[in-house]
Amino acid sequence: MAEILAVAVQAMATDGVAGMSLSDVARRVGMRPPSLYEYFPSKLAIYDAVFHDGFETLNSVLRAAIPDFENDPIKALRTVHPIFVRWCIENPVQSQLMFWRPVPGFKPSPAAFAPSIEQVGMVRDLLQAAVRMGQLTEGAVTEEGMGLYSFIGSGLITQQLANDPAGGFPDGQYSRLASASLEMWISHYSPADHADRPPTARSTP
Amino acid sequence: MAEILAVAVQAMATDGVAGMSLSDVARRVGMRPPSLYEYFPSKLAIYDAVFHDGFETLNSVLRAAIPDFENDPIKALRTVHPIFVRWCIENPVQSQLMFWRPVPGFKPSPAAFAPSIEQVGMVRDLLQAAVRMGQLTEGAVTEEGMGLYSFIGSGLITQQLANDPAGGFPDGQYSRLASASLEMWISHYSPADHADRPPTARSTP
DNA sequence: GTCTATACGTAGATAGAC
DNA sequence: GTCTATCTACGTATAGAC
Repeated sequence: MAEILAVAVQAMATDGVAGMSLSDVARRVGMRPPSLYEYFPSKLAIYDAVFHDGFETLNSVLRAAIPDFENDPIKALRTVHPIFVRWCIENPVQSQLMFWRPVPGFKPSPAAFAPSIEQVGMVRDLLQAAVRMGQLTEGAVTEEGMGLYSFIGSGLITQQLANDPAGGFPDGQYSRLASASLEMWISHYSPADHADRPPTARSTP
Repeated sequence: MAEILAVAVQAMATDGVAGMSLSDVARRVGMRPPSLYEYFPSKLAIYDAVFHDGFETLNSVLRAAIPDFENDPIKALRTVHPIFVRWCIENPVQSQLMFWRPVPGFKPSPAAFAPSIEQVGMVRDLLQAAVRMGQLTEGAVTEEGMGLYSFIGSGLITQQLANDPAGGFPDGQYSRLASASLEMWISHYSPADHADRPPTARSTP
């Protein structure tokens, strides 16, 4: 199963995520197409597995980087964020499935979605710790704070993959702005920046 | 041609952008598939036209909103940004083609890409005006400033279309954060916020 | 578990009549 | 410009032998 998935990802990389065909995957693993059905009940099940394993792998990569900085959450964030961006840029097939909806008819199953929810929890815990230590304002862990954080990540990855797919990390035209965008977000929720004025008072309806 | 394109967009909305088929489009316009080749030389040419017309339409929508505020560029930006986001969320097929790469084998032609470049120019001109009037720091019109601005837009639209496609604007889970994200960006390049300290330092003024 | 054979449908695109 | 007819190819998926 792992080999089939790895080969399927390769196939998606060359023919486009939505362009993967079972015949092609079967040929690449040295099988006939019907044999694949012993391992996955349908083509969409393969997408589901790639989606699920993508988040699982990414989560373990992130988890491995966090524990070292438990007493300095912002330092952990500054360390983990580029690791997150790098993994996504270097695994464009998984990222396209995880961030976009490139395959007609494919929606991740609840089981495949679980690691994605887990990742949101990891981020929230990290930010929550930063708030407790006075490194961030409370706004950082609101829907707004988490939402804006997701924008700088998904926006960067989207732009890099769509408009400069060969750019890679950290030298791509957009990858390059990974820390700059994170610093914008941190500074927006930094206590020092907002100590003496209301957090969101400058918007015009 | 306009009717074919409109119908093709409808077809992409129901079957997925990459799932559009010429037979289906032909049926919907009351033609046989070969007749479509009188208007478009290939299926990819239809994607190219949708991509091109999407940016053209969006540009004219934005242009119509800007001139009223030429003496207050930031006010123009605060007005235009939600209009931009709204159009993208309400035209998800075009947005997916414009922001993502959902169709295997499709890359916009240089001609189709021209209006996209034009849009970047429009934004740069607006921000440049804001800088000249002292409303933004010079960093706003650098590659970094323009890049971060693109992140908050493409990130929001990506998240809204991928994870809450029924949410719409302005009530969607992510759409709702359109002004908050813009204000984060504006405040990051606001002279008052950075007048007396280096860009990434966080001491209290 | 893997295969052959095949069902069953669809696709994009072209030839050529009218 | 639109059609019928067709080409050529490929797709996912199943049946059933071994």
